[in-house]
Amino acid sequence: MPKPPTPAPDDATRPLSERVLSCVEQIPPGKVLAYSDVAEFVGTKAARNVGRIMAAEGGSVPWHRVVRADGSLAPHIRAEQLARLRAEGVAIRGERVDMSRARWDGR
DNA sequence: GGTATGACGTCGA
DNA sequence: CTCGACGCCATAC
Repeated sequence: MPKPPTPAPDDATRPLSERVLSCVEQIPPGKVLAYSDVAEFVGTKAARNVGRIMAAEGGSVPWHRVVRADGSLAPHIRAEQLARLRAEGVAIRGERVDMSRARWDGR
């Protein structure tokens, strides 16, 4: 996945948290993004930090549409998240999301 | 200024 | 394919 030198980091002055939340809000139903994807979309490389932000303020956005790069889910939320994703018709394989099909390209 | 932390990622066993 | 160790990097203290 290419990374434009000047992607769409909105305002680099704005806290990463706001950019991350905005990005997650835009994920269409039935699709998902990896933490690392969100990170790039907002112009950072800290996938871990994305998760941290979600833990803090993710309650107001479709957090269930953000999964790990390999399609697995974070332990604490995996049950609820899995249920919601299924309900939206996201491609699931076993206990993981089928990234090759459900991954949002940012269209 | 440095240290600890985590809804992550990747590679090797 | 699964599991563990190590690396990353923005935040909070």
